[in-house]
Amino acid sequence: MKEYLKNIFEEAAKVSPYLNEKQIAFSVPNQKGHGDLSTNIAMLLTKVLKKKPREIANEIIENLNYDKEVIEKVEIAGPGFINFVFTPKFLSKIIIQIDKEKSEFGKSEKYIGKSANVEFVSANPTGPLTVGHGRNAIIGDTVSNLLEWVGYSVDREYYFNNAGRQMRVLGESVQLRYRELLGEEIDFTDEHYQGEYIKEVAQLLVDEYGDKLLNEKDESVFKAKAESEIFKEIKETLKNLDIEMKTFFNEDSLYKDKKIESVLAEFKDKGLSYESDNAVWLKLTELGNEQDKVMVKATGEPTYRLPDIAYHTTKFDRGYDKIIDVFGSDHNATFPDVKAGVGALGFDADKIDVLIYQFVTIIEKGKVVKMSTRKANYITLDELTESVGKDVVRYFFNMRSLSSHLNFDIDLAKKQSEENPVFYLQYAHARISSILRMTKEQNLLASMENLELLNTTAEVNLMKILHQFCDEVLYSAESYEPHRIANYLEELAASFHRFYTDCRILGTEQKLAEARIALAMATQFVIRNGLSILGVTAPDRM
RNA sequence: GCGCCCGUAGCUCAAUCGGAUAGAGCAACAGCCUUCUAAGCUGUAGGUUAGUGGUUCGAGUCCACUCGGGCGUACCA
Repeated sequence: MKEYLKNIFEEAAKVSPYLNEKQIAFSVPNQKGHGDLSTNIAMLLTKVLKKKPREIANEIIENLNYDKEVIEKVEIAGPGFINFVFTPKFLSKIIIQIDKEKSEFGKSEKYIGKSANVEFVSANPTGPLTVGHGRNAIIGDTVSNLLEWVGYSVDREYYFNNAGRQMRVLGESVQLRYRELLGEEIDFTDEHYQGEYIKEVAQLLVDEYGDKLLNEKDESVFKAKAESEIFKEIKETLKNLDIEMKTFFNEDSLYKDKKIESVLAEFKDKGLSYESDNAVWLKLTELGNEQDKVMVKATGEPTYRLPDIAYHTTKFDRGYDKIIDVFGSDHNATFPDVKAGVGALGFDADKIDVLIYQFVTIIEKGKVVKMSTRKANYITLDELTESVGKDVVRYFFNMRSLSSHLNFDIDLAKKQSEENPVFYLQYAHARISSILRMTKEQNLLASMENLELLNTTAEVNLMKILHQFCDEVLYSAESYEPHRIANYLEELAASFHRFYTDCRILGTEQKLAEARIALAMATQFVIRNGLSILGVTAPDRM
């Protein structure tokens, strides 16, 4: 629809050059009586032309050359909007297009040939993933899906470090539990990891080595075992949500490959670092940030900043066109440093897009649950997935904008799983499958021959919404807003359910029935395609 | 103190680049199944968009301030 309008406006601009003065945008009005597409161009031109908006609108319409077979009505409304109403016949062409493209419908080639790296989850292997990590995981994976839909080739990446203080404490915790299992008295403090999984790892070591590890001086054997076991579980948790990482990037490799060293040397060469109080500082103030920060501590250990910068340079080295980081709001202070750092090293920091999502407040039994991996106070992501199912988890985390501080009432999620909006969408899909089964039995098949018969309100509305899918996918991908897809699908499903109620197929005159089957099939493809972006299954029966 | 995010119906949340009468779901109430799945449809009710001021043809959206919440503000990650 937009393409058509763009073309006729381009033609009109040849006669009225002032139309090139402003960007002409067409949007879907939120009010039903305001046409199918609408533009505010006349209002934007008031300052340029020094005329009243409605006068300008009138003039624009007079110069507009359009086909009556395509556009039914053009009208000026309100303060000066120009509203376009399309003919049902034109709208119905979308069914033919969907039938042709099927599960490809909605994809765009706009970014074909481009590559993206999406880094998400990136939790250190100190314990199982919690519900808190769930939002990160789902956002990262769905944004990746969206980018793939608009042409990107996407690598999903998980960054971790197994060398820090947390991991040391983890190793010690396992070591203590190991000794405890072998009958020693231990001093297990609040600082150690309290979770049951620590004991399970210790038990594995007992099974494997017996008491041979009692003389181990440091915690490294225990840490290594804990890391591998926990990672096994994390991967399983992600798999249960249909998430598969391409790469697990260990911070350690940055040291082995001397990447850290070379970045440090480069900052020094560029005069961007200095020593003070035995620490090495990065001159972030010179790069436009608030204050200088420490890169290497007096102890000789780097802070997270240095490896983060080094890590991001490897993403550039690997040639990605787009680099995306998914972080919780607790990281919102760190990425400007990293961006400034890689920028100073000569990389185009604008290729990095940082997606900050707000934390989920977990509520259980009416109370806010503060999660802590160390204190073993958490609800694991696996528990959630098991109790409500993958589809509900994925849909729930996808249905709200990243910037919304959402509340997640665990009890409600379990109890109301039957009333979750995701079932509304899946039900629409299943209903269509059912229709197609029934009609097939009666040898009624979809036909594209008489689509102009689709002209009732319910049919026309449904076709209009089908028209919006491609734009919606593109916009959602470019703005990294998966929730728009969820909102769109709810609207589409609602429109279908109305069509289902108003427009019967069995028992209807054959040509109309065949056209309606075609519409139902088209709707089913779009629901299925949309759900697949979100990573939600589209059942044929419910 | 400073920085980022947020405050919209009883609850959970939408609202395209600043657009028209602020929309859904849940909960409440009243209807609709001898016919393709009632996990559905139709209708009613529910709002000073936290508050005050400003910018303009037009503000939930932009600016300033106030109130309230989340997260930061490390030689933790």
